[in-house]
Amino acid sequence: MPKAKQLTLDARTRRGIAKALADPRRFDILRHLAAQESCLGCGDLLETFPITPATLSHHLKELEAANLITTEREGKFLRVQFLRPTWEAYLRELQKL
Amino acid sequence: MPKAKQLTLDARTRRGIAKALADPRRFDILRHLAAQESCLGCGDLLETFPITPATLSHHLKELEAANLITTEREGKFLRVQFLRPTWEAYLRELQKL
DNA sequence: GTATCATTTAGACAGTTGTCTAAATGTCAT
DNA sequence: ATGACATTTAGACAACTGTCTAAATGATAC
Repeated sequence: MPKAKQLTLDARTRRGIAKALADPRRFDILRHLAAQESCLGCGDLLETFPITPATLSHHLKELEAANLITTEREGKFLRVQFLRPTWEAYLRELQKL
Repeated sequence: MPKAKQLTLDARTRRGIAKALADPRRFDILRHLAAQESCLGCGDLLETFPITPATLSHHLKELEAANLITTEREGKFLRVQFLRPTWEAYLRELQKL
């Protein structure tokens, strides 16, 4: 039976994730995304968190750079989705120590 | 049989840990400590990492504030020890999402 | 095109942080 | 007490970051 390929993180990526998680607002956004079955749009996030669109955009960029989410344009809207594989790879990494 | 009491982290603590982990140097120090059987002194850490004593002291304070390590004076020296229970509570917390 | 709505970019600002040097404190041996 | 060594504190500085406002871009409907 084929072994499931598991993402491993280099130090650079791990650092990016840690930084993304360090801001509580960003962590809350990520958690909110993780709790969804499918994608969310900015609109939902803007209703949920008291920040301006500009600030949200900034945080999404950080999360995306850390590979914790993906975003996809759908017409006017941006569909944002939690990337669980990265998250799980990060947890495995932390479990090593 | 008695159930083992497991530490749970409030949001404030979790934030403190995330912040402590966000700096790569601090993460490296923590990992180094976690890899030891017992305590380490500042001397060992200063040989291992190219930072001044003042900077090390600063980082140890952060890690201690996050409850990730404990320190204890032993004469001239400071014995530093990784606090695994906090670490494990943090991992359990992250696993929730 | 124009209007409208969603998102991004640019720029600014205040607050935080990692690091250092220099000086202070603590602890032990002589 | 003096000296030597370990650690901490104080203060400074540059770099980074979260946030905002204002303006720009993208996308759709009319």
